[in-house]
Amino acid sequence: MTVPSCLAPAPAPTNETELFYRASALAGFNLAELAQGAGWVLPANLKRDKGWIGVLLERYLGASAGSKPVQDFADIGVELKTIPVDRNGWPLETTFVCVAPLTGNSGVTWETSHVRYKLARVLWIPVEGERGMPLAERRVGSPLLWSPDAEEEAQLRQDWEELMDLIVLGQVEHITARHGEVLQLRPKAANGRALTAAVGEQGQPILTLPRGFYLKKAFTGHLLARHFMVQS
DNA sequence: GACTGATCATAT
DNA sequence: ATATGATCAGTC
Repeated sequence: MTVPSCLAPAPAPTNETELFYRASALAGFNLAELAQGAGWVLPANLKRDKGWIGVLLERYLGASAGSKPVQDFADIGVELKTIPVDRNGWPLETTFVCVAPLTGNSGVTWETSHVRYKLARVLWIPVEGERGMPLAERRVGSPLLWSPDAEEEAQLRQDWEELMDLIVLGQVEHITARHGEVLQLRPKAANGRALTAAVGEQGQPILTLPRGFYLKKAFTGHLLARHFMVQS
């Protein structure tokens, strides 16, 4: 295997097949090799570069850069998610989906939600992520193109509706990460001083920590396991 | 050792 | 401040 080169960001893929083919070609390489191919310097660790792997793979795969609230491959309707896994292919972290809207939610529905939009089609790329393993040695795994099946969508919908109900009813500050079976709501902020508008218990405007929707590990673990036939 | 709450970098 | 990319780390 010759080490891939990506000295300039790849062009956007034209279709899913092309995207999947590109992602498959990265499987087996470690992060030192992929960083070199991109002309990037490997950080010592991810403490101050938490999104580094995701951005590196975006470059190789031709994801549209930027901070727009759209899928990574909007033209073909695919979202890219790198997911850190242990030696058995089991997730080491929850998966961030999107920021949760805390105001202006009257009349919102699952069908038009950002969670459903982002998760409609996902290219999962597992990456070895055990903290004791040097970044340079961590290998990229085989990709998986996934859409939620009927049961998964029903679970996501139920959790989303329950969490959104609580947000609309002014209970956001009483929601913990324990709510939801597969989808949870947790802080998503630069730090504890970052505040955003929300609805209080009496319906009044309040300021609270920004929140995000995250997929719990059991959910992503099972969808990966179902495909790769590893233990679950 | 797992999990929840907290946090880091960057672009707009 | 809010969006993107996520992982860290204290506490249970």
